[in-house]
Amino acid sequence: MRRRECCEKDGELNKGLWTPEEDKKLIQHIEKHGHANWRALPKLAGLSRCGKSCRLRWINYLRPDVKRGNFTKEEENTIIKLHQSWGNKWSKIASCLPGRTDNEIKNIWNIYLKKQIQTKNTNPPNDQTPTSSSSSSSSSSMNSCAFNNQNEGDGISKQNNEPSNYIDLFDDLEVEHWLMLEESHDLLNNENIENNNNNNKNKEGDDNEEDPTKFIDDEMDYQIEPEFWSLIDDQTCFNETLSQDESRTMVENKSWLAYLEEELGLKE
DNA sequence: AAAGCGATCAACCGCCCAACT
DNA sequence: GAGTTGGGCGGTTGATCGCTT
Repeated sequence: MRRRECCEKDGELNKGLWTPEEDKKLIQHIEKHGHANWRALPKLAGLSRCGKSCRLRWINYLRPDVKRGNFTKEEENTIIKLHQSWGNKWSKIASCLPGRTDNEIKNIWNIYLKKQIQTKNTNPPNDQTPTSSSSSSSSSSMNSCAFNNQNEGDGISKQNNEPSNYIDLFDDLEVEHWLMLEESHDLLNNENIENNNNNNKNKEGDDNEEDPTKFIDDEMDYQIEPEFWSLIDDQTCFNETLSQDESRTMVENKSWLAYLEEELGLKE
């Protein structure tokens, strides 16, 4: 079976960098009509572009909620940590970083973070802690990460098992919380389908077209992101949680999941 | 000043998969 | 159930920028 080309008129289509005029056309069309059908969109918008190209341009650069500019240290740390758990699942990682796209994260990883880690691995710090001094011990906490094996063979996991500073950043974090992150994400994917279905039933006349900024403008009466980062930054938060009895831990975990639920779900 | 070179990043390519027919 | 389609994803490319020589 030979699949149909995504664009029929390859010869006539523009390629390469987008011009401001093309951007304008795309934005105006999506604002007016949405993007229910990417394949048909270029024609309707008067663009000589492949539908995929339009989609990519919109998702990565033109969406109103795309965050531009340098990555913060917290974001970098989160990427490193999530990459350790999920491997090259850029879209999955991106879903945990509001406003960042998979393409951007992929780039920042390939050009910066990967090298940073490689550099650290080739110049291991003298004051290594026992927990990060060997592949087995460095994963003493991470070995319980069920999806760690995904990284095997990609060249990164090997490095991850070597002593490195970045692992130290998270040595004190309990992997269960990161597992929760993934579980909640997977869970929410399912829940969001249901929620979206319900929401769509309740919505009338908006063609199911979501405004990516709505969760900021309309629905949220609190800011998730700072609290999300504080959970990551404040390791005592985890330690305290873990020192409580199991039931209380579960309650706190649930509230944390609720934050993630809001965040991840609304990113959909 | 300009050539060389590495770094960066936007965009493309091709495969996969879920949804639809 | 099989075929088809569109959207999504990860890998890769290539244009551009900026620094060095």
